[in-house]
Amino acid sequence: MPVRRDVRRSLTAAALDLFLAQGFDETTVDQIAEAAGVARRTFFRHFRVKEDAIFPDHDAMLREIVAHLETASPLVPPLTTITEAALMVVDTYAEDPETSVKRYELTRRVSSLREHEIAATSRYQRAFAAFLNKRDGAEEPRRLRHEVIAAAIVTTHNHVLRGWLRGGGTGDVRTRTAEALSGVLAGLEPWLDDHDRPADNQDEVLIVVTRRRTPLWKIAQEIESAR
Amino acid sequence: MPVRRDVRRSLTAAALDLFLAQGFDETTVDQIAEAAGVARRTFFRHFRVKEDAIFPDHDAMLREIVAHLETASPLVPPLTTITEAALMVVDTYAEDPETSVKRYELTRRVSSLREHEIAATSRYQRAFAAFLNKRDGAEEPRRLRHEVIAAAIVTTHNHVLRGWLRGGGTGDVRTRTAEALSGVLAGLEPWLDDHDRPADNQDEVLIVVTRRRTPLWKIAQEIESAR
DNA sequence: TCTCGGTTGGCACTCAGTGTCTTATAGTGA
DNA sequence: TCACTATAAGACACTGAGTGCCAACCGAGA
Repeated sequence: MPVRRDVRRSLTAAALDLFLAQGFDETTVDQIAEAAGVARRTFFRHFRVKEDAIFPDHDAMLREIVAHLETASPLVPPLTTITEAALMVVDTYAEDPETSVKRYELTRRVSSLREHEIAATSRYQRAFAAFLNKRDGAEEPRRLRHEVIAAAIVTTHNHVLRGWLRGGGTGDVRTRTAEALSGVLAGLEPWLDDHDRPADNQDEVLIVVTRRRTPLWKIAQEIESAR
Repeated sequence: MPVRRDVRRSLTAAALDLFLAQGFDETTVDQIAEAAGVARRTFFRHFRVKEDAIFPDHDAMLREIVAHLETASPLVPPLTTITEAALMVVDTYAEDPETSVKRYELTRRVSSLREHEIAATSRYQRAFAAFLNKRDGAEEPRRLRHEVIAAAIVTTHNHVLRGWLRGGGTGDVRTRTAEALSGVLAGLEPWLDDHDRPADNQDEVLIVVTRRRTPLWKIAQEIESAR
């Protein structure tokens, strides 16, 4: 009988095996629970819906991502922070390539799993756009561009990840993703920045007086709070 | 008792009213069927799942979109064709603003409806990317860019549409969407085109001989088939 | 040994979605 | 006008996902 804390893990393993062996729709939660040596009711204590069983914990991941965005230094360019966040997601897939590939095979075939995953990635996208709005302003011309940038990042991330999974999960996804992201963002950044800087208070001057050895982050805070 | 052909319409109306009045989860398919004066089984002959009841027919719309892409003249720039397709979608929303606004209110509140809609829009996105691959090549640097462009178009479309719906569905969405799309695409098109034209057969020459009065589309076919 | 908080099991219940057979209806041709 | 046919609708039973509720269990501490 499995130890308490491993119930979730064994449920995931059982679900993945059964789904691959006999199909998603053809597998009942009863069967998964039985294979994991657990009651049916217990399954639904660990997963909201049947689809959740095989995915990495997207809820927890999203919380980590949001935390990363919220605690990011204002000295780091926002697109860098988002890139870091995207790489965090990649890393969780890269942790266990074999499982990731199996999961990919399933999501390719089962539409309800596919939709489930699309919904998950769209939540990352929302978080990224919201972060850009907070950092660079949410006035209307920018707002749209921030959404487009967020979509571009998520799309790029997914594109590289899918390629890696299709290839059996070999090679360095992290580096590949980082390169693809920097390529795309290099192309999009000028478009984001150049065309619509709000001309409102361009001629306002901000003067910061500080001691010579004040740490940079403190000066940044000063500037941040002054506008 | 409603005439046969209006069953679908009356089911949609009943579903929308009931969902708004007492909530999505709190409404059973039995209630919807009863309100529409129809048997429960009939509901599932018109809609695959409960969520489908309030959406415009995304399946039919997607088929129209795909048909539009497939029958588009190769003389028209692909991004123009996709823009037209996106505007077709907007038009269906603009046809009945009141219903569209109600639907939006619901999707804002009910997560399963939200996910359903996200899945639908992602299918459009796939279709757009596939179309770009077919028209402009699917070799790897481009492939990613096509996906990003498709994501940008869908994101822009959704952004304008959501704004219109939030504003109660007044004003000309079509024009607003067209303007936003042309703005975004103007920014992205150079990035798409300039950086990665395959240098392979740049110096190959194609000579087309034809009669003076041959219609343009025939010449285009000629050129298309010659490479 | 008792108790307390958290995890699991067991059970009953609702309701979404499907398969299947029967019935009604609209359209078509004679 | 009538019979015929394809298609839409009804009736009914059945599976399985997801939930609510209560009892049993387990480990930790007093």
